[in-house]
Amino acid sequence: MSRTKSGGQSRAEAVFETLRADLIEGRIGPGERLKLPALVERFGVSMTVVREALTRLAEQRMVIAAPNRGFSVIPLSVEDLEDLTRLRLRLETMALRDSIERGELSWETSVVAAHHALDRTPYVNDTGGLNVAWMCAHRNFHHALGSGCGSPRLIELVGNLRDSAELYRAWARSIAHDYERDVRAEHDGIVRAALAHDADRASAALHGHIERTTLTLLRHAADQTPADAVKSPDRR
Amino acid sequence: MSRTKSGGQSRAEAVFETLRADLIEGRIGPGERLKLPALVERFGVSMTVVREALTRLAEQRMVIAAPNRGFSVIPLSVEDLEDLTRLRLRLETMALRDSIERGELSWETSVVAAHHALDRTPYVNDTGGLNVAWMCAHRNFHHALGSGCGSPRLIELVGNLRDSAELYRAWARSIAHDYERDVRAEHDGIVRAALAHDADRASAALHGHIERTTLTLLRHAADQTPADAVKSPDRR
DNA sequence: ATCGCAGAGTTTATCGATAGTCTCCTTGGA
DNA sequence: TCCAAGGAGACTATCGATAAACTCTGCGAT
Repeated sequence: MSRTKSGGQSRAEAVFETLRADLIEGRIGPGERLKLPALVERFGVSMTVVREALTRLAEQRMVIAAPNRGFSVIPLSVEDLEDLTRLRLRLETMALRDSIERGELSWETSVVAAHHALDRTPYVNDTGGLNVAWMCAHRNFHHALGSGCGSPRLIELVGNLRDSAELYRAWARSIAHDYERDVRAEHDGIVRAALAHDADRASAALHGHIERTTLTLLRHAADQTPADAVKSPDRR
Repeated sequence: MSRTKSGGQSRAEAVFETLRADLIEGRIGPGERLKLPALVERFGVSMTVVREALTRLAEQRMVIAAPNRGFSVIPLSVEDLEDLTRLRLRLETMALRDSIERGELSWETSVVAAHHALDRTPYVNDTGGLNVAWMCAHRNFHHALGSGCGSPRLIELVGNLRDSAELYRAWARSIAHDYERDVRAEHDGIVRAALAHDADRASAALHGHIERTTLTLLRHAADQTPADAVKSPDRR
């Protein structure tokens, strides 16, 4: 029953990962306060542990730490989404180009594998909502695309940006339906160009793919009442 | 005497910043163990506070956290330095280019100011060692160069990479003497090109500047006994 | 002489409690 | 009616203590 038995990781690590997944998969909304007592009860650990998890998330800029006022999830912001997307466009295509130029077999293999897994995972779940497994497979797919670039730091960095972007995607889940087929075709196009070692075409395809997602999100955000992005529901 | 009075920040924040400065300015060596009890005594705070600071540094990859074995400073590695430099070359010139293209007056002003400050700060201190004030001014200068790019995320990201690189510089401080004049000239060249809005020339100059620093470090590292990079002095 | 195991000492991870802050609501006065 | 001071309640930041894990050393067996 000891900590070691329950997964080989520290309690803080477990809480960190759970919270991180909650954020990425949209189970906690933007701007929401993260109150220590509630989390302590939820996870059955002491405040110290929750604090460590939140501190780490704050360092990753997924939550914000306000001195003497605790933690809250990073708020939505159109400007940040645009900034984030610009950066992702540059860095993610950079990693893809590098991967293609190096063209290692193990990289190609992992791309094919991730693409296959993604292709076979349904986009929406039974209840019509965004499928968490799809989000995960999608993330793995994008990760695989850049994983052959040979730079651990670039890989990690791109991964962090992608996770931040994932927050925005999750929070606008209602976009789920309207372009499933496009997305599939886009993924196919990226993979085909990548396997053909056509760096220009592949990165153009990836560029378009990322940009289109953000544009959809922005359009979606514009439709909603803007107040929605500001108010904090304050419930977990 | 309360926490608020002593600087307007939390204890954890203060410890974090002090340790961070110690790392960047080379007062703590690579690979060194960071034992909780010693730090607790040094800062006169409780373990919780030290842990928070270390956790944040770990999230920034300046220290590494080994489960049940505490924290230690990130170890030196030639591969990492090379990886880091490649990334810096790409991202720092990217930020500079963007800044030049936007060409805001406030950016130009801050570049001129930072350059002036750097120019007037001696490279070595009285005892012949690397001057901490110069390191700070140098960092500010590089920060200023990219500060007009318009992307908060890119600025932060480049800053983090630069700080990581600073670790390597600090740990090889003996290179202090041999090329002071070159460095001055390089800075001048970057600034001149930047103020002339010549993005190509400016980023080429910055590229050479960063690359040359790393090459010097690598040459320096090769001279030393490689064992030096591995053993951990185990003293603070 | 080497290997492995047991125990002491050291260090880390976690807890429960406390002191310090902030927020919001109430109350009294202009 | 509106504003300000004051206080209750809620929450955070920090502490000291405890339990768990690791490391190192010495001893005995092969």
